[in-house]
Amino acid sequence: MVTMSDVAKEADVSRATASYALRGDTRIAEKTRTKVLAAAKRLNYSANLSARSLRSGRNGVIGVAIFELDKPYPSQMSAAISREINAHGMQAIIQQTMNSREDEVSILRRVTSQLCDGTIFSPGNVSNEEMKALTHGKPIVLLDDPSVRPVFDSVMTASREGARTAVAHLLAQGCHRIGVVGSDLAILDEPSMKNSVAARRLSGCLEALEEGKRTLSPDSFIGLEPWDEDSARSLAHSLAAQGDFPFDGVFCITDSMALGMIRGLHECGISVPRDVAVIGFDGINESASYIPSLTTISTDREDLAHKAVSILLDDLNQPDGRTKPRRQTARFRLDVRESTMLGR
Amino acid sequence: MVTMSDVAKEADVSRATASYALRGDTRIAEKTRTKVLAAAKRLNYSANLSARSLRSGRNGVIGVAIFELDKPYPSQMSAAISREINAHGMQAIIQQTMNSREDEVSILRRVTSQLCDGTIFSPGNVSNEEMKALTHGKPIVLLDDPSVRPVFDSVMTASREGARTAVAHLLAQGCHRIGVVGSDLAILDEPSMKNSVAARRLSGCLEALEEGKRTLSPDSFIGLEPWDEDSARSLAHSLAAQGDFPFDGVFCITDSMALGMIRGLHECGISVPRDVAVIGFDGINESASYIPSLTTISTDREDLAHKAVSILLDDLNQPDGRTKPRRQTARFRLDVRESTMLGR
DNA sequence: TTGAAAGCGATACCAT
DNA sequence: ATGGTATCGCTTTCAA
Repeated sequence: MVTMSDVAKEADVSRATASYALRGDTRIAEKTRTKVLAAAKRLNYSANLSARSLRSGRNGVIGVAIFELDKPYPSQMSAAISREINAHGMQAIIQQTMNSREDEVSILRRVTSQLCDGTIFSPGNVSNEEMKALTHGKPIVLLDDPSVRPVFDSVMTASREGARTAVAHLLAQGCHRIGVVGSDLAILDEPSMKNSVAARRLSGCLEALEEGKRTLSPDSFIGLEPWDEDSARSLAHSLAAQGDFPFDGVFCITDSMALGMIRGLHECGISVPRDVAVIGFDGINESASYIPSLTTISTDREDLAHKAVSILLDDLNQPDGRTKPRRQTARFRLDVRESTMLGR
Repeated sequence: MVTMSDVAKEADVSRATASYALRGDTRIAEKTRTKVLAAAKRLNYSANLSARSLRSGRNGVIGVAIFELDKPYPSQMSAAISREINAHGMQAIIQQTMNSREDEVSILRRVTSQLCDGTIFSPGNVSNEEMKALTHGKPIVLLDDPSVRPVFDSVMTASREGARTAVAHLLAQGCHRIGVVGSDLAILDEPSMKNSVAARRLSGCLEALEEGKRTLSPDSFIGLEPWDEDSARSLAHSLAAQGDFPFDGVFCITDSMALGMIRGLHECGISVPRDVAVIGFDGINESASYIPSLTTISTDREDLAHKAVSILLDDLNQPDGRTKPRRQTARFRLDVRESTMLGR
């Protein structure tokens, strides 16, 4: 293990000078700097991140913590964030929270707050207070923070506007009986859930229905747990089993659920889009190549990653700088594909 | 930031005693230990991983480095490994190599060899010698190591046996004109590629064809780069454009390519499985719910993760213990689904 | 069984 | 512009 002392010795300078030179501090003479860099290169030196982190509290590593990595949306999102971090010359390390409180706490208190300069975190089961305590003041940017009263910076998906666009699209395609899959309306009565992803998507749906002058029937909103393919697939079976399928257009509030829904309908002999139009939300890669390809509200992952990383780097550069948390929203796009091309 | 000195003070013992007590060293009296643990709990203490790592070279963090995290196979594989690591009470951090030499080197030399106790690595563009130099002797387990002369421990997917099973299945389904998508036969003539995933899968195909007494036509083996959905989709188009589709059964050496192939065929009006049977390799989650669902050689990810982590932990516990690299192979299973159910 | 003190490899203050 | 040195928080001899 070659250390900075070795480099200093090789370059015939002090450790302090070597340290400054390697980091490009301006007060070191250009000639000295070149000499040190050459020595470091010769010895194939690379700084010890633990030591650096211990002493200075910084090591150029950013943590990304997100729920299941084997699900398309979180894995594609974390991949995009990781690329963006790399583009800024820093290293990204990704961890899965498994949507478990225990894992979230352990990630924040151990790895994140000790090995990383900052964190991009998709919160699930920890409160703002706990996060405050666990991160020891290190910068953190939340993804889709559901807080009613935000404490941390965050980047949101355009849930309300996106959902509104989705339902408006179904209406424009001529759907009359629209179903929404993911959550029931009760969530809107729960003040603490006001900013949850589910509530924001639902309220977008209501807006679109209102604009389209449609009366809303509470049982068109179907809660589902968990938000995954299998749940949606089962739901398709139970809806189909009731006789006539109750909807001619379905908005599933995540793409995974939409694909599960299509698959379930297929198993029941109901064809998308011939019999029912289906639209999703997220824009996972799989949606483009499914059969039928899925119309979806596609979150611009590069934009989201860019915004999250920018905010984090900004926090990193002005410690204790700001008091008011920033909240930005990622761009989205309606990707019209086969699943909503009703044969009329 | 509460440190061990704080805990020691609170418990009225020395720092050394606190350190031993917290780690459960047996020479500390049970009573003292309880006292220290209580103090730590009271102060909500948690050890600084950088400091621990700097001093002892160990911090309970395992690195996992794999290519694109937004592709189903690597993301699902790393999720499984991460879970397995957590099950052993350690933390996993995941990084993407992006299949780029530069990223691989930077991950190994910086994060992995400095912040982690050991690494599970999916090699792409670095040689064994480089890895030896970059990891500074820290344990490493490779995934699908292509080395002809292995230097590190590794866990392999059952490429040869799996591919053989896949082609045998197509034969059993009555296919007469079998195509293999992923690599052409030239790779088998390249000694250095002998143990590559492509070569091993191809040789499995040849075995099955031989057993089935089929003559092999070199142009039934089609190289593709990169191994992804889009490439396979394009290939389907160009094959279909030649007039009669040349195959009645296609083995794509990854599931992603198989799904792309099915989608491409669909776009050309060729139906799977009615017109062509398609089988994949990997067992990604998406294969089960595609329309049609995909028959595949499914690598047992839990088994692979278990084997990789076991080997790594073993290495960790007996430093410089062994000289001969171990090479294990993960279990696999043929999952027969709709895509090979020929309507005959 | 416990404690004192050295040291892991860097950084950053303070001198020079 | 450069160097000496204390220090980050922890582990680990070595003594007591």
